[in-house]
Amino acid sequence: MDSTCVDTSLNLNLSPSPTHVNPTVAEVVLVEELHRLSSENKRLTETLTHMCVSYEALQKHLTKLMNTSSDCYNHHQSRKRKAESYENCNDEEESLFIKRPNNIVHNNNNNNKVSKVLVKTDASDSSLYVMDGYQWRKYGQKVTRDNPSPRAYFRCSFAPSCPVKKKVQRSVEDPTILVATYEGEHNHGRSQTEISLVSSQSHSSETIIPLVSSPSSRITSSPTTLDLVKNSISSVDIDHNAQNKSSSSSYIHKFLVQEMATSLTSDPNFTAVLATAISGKILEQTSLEKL
DNA sequence: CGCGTTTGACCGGCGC
DNA sequence: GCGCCGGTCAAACGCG
Repeated sequence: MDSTCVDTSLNLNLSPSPTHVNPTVAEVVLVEELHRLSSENKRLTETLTHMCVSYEALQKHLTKLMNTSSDCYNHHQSRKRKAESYENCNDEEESLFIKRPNNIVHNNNNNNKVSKVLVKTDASDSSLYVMDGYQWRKYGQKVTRDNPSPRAYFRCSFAPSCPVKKKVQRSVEDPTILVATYEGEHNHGRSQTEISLVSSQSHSSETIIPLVSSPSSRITSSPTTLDLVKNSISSVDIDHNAQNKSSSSSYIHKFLVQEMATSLTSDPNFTAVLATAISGKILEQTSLEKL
């Protein structure tokens, strides 16, 4: 993510007008408040920019670490049942997935579309829930042979009309990473409550699924909450479209901007101050025109 | 009381 | 044919 990713600065042209020589006390207070908010906004912008840079560096570091550990993982693969093979449709694609773990892998070889999504979670978060915009009903949990952590089985809440299933299990190498395997395609839209989370993605590749791990880390509309760590998203389609890291970065960029916009616009204080500032400017302009 | 989750039992495919 | 293992079922349970 480039350091210029977000520009949230407010340029309200606060310099005093030469024709407006006798401001009232209220106007002075308002201007001071606007100056204060402007500087605070600038400081927050700088902080966010710094966070963006740090986040990108961490993301690169994680990818490098995962690439290193994935070679070992290949050797730990025990016998593969044929039933599993459709998920890892061929060696080439599986190796791609293992070498590039921060990806979604799709198998379009048949109508029953299978995709994998990796979701970074908090280390203290032991749940197996992945908030992806759809409602799921858990119907089973099983400890599998090749992984000490249990695998949870989910069906879409709209079943049986919607045939989609998903399996969620923690990664063997990194227990903080949830591996969600989706089978099939939804024949309905996302639930209304989650649409705000994913609306920024609706125009991009349909295979990129924004994810939030566990209900506890769900993005809220709180004006001060922008949890950039918990919601780190691993979502690049490396299927036949060959999306690359830059698209992931671009996606996260868009996602952050969207979240910032949501956070700011949902803050009543921010909107009130903004409305006051704008109306003040309009009134000032009107009074200037009258003179 | 209804709905969702948990969890042990069961089923079926696969390898030996 | 037998045993292993992943996937599913369904009764029990918990929560609002």
